[in-house]
Amino acid sequence: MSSTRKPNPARRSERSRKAVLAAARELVSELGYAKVTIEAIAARAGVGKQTIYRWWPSKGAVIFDSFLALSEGEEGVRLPDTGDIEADLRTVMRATVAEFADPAFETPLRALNTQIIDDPDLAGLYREKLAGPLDQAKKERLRSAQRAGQLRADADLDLVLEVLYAPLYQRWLHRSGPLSPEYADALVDVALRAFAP
Amino acid sequence: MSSTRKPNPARRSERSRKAVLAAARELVSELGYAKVTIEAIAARAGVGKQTIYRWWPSKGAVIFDSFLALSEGEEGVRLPDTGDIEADLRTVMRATVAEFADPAFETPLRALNTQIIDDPDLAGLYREKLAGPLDQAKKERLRSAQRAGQLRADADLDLVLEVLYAPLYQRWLHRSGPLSPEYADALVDVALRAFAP
Amino acid sequence: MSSTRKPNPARRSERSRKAVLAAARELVSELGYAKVTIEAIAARAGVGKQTIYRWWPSKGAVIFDSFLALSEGEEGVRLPDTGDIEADLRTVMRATVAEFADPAFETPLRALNTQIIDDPDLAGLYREKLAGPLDQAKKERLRSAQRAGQLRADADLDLVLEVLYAPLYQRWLHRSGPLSPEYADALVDVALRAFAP
Amino acid sequence: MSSTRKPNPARRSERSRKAVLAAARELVSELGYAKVTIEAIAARAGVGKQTIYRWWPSKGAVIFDSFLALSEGEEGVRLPDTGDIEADLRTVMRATVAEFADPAFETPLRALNTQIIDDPDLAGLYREKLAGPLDQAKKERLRSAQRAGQLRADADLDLVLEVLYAPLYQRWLHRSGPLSPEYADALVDVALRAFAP
DNA sequence: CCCTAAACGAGACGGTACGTCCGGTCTTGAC
DNA sequence: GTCAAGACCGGACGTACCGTCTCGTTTAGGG
Repeated sequence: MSSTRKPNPARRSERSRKAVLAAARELVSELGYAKVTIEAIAARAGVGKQTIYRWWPSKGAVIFDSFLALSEGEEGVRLPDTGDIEADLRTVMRATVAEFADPAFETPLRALNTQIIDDPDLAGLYREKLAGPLDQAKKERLRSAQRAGQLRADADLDLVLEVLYAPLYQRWLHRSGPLSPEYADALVDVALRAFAP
Repeated sequence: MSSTRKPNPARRSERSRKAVLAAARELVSELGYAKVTIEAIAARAGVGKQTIYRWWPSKGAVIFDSFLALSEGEEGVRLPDTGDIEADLRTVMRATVAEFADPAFETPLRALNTQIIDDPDLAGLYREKLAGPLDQAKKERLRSAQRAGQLRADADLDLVLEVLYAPLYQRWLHRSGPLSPEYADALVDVALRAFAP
Repeated sequence: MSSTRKPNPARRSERSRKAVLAAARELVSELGYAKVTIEAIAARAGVGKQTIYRWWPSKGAVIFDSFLALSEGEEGVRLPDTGDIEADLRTVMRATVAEFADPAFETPLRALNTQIIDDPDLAGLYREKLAGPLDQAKKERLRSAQRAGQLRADADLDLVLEVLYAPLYQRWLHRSGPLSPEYADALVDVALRAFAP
Repeated sequence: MSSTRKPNPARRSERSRKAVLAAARELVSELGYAKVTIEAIAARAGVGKQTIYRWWPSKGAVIFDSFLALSEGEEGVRLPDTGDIEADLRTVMRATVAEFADPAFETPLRALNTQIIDDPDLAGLYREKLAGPLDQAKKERLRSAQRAGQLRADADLDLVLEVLYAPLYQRWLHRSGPLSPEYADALVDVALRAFAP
């Protein structure tokens, strides 16, 4: 019926798949999302263009996949739990601030955000595969704090996470203010005060 | 000698300028940022491509300008001040939530965000011309609340705004949760609790 | 040593061979030489591409072979010999004209010619396998006429054949004039006058 | 309505047109018709592909045009007329044989023939622009011979030309025999005998 | 009669060129 | 001198085939 003949994944070349994802990652880092072309990815990967079009529906999907592949090996992340939620949150938030400030993450991270803004499907994948697992780990730590009576028992943990991370995310995305350790601390203060028992 | 001859703005055709911005706005609404082309804008506006390249440096600049033009007429915004900061914030936040949920804003607003993520210059312009004035108005209302003893006197008002708006913004951008009046209220609660005197 | 392992013709699948040649013939008739692809031949024949590349060196060779196969069964052609060379030649030339004018021969015959123009090897094969035997039969009849004193004894029979057929061939190839029975007769007249004893 | 927007020939770049035709001629000589690509022509000519697709419908048309351009300047050809038709024909036919035997003409001439075989439109153009004028000149000389009583008065001059040239053409195209001065002479003999008064 | 090597159908692969689209520059003629 | 129009060079797009290269699956002949 349709002209869309579907390829047989069993015969897919693992070598090509990895080469494409690696090339995509490199090119995004070097040029930024907008300037990466499928032709360049194919050339860098030593792969025919058709091999890319056979397995991915769009440039965005390739590049997104290259991000997914990065965190493929990472097993269940586990956040520090010293029993002191304030100290632990400061540690984690300061680390997050440092990560956002790292120029090496800048370009690919902006590329990732550019994509999920305009593509609901990719946004869903992002939540499911990248943000989700991390959020689960964070909420696990928060639940532990709730049990320890350091956080209000009826606090909406999704909301807590948003209050902690969304301001940081927005500052980074809009470049609307400095990303300093003090800022990380300030966000922790806000959250703990708002959700204190 | 150089080819960079700068045009004389005094002779600029107002008719063309408006037609270009209107065409840009329409096309972004219809197609989304990525699918809009300069050729299409020129064709729809009944304008030569050169006329666009003469006055704008890039597609992004044209489209961004078309947003700026929208709020050109708006004089200094003034937020409600009934004396009750909680009630006023709920009003404003519920209105903001409603705006974000309006499908008519969806496409152009995502277009705008796509641009400022990748272009620091546009991001600066955005803060200066669009976000800035609105933030000033909001902070004015918060200062009034500080004077009334409803907010901690030493509260960092930029941070207050971020705690109020960034979670909402992030939910919308990532489609990571529902945008409801209850959510608006919850954010107001969080902010007021965190910055209560 | 080399990677060019030569296949064993004894194990060749007769079924595949016939299917390929039939598919080639059909496709040339339907699309013309230029638009036929090896992939299409393989698909139509229900054969893997490698099976074609294993037994033929090029698309041209396959298609040429599909012509050869047509005349495979034809045993030694024998032209009419009533004793009257003029009458016999008219008969044969009129038949040839009719054949050239038949639309069913048009496409494949032009395909055949396209190939032998650019490929000396195929041209040689053509002369040896297709044109040659027919020319021998024609020359046999001419020799009979020589013995009967109807043609100059020292006439170069290859030249006689060319004078008879080349104008017809050229008209057909270049579509430079009508192919009518009268034209056939005119060519016979010319040849007989030129090579009369 | 249609997507076929027609370009304005008045604005056509003469520089580009000439560069394309020159590049086409060179590439055909170097590679032969089949191996020439539009991309290669564009690259060699320093021209965008679209500029070719804008003005020519196909590769064949470009290459054919490059042949036409060669004979653009040539004014009315005039054949020798010493009063002796046999001597004049020998001169012309021997020259033609020499031309066909010249390797420099081989490749482009075969390219030209490949094209007109499969494309009736190009064949028509060929007859009108290239073969036609030359044939007119030849027939002029033959008419002169008729007036001088050296050729039968009622001879069909198109047929005379065919008897002279088609055998030569066919031998060259099929590589079916030697192209020698003697062969040229033989053809002249045949024609004169066939059409003698 | 089974074993095994080759030929087979299928189709993924690295490539080349296709014909189209658009970016950004340049040219023309109207105003 | 700006404008609408649009031709230009360049280059990426997504598609179609090329000829090569695995994959299992027949298949046929020699042991």
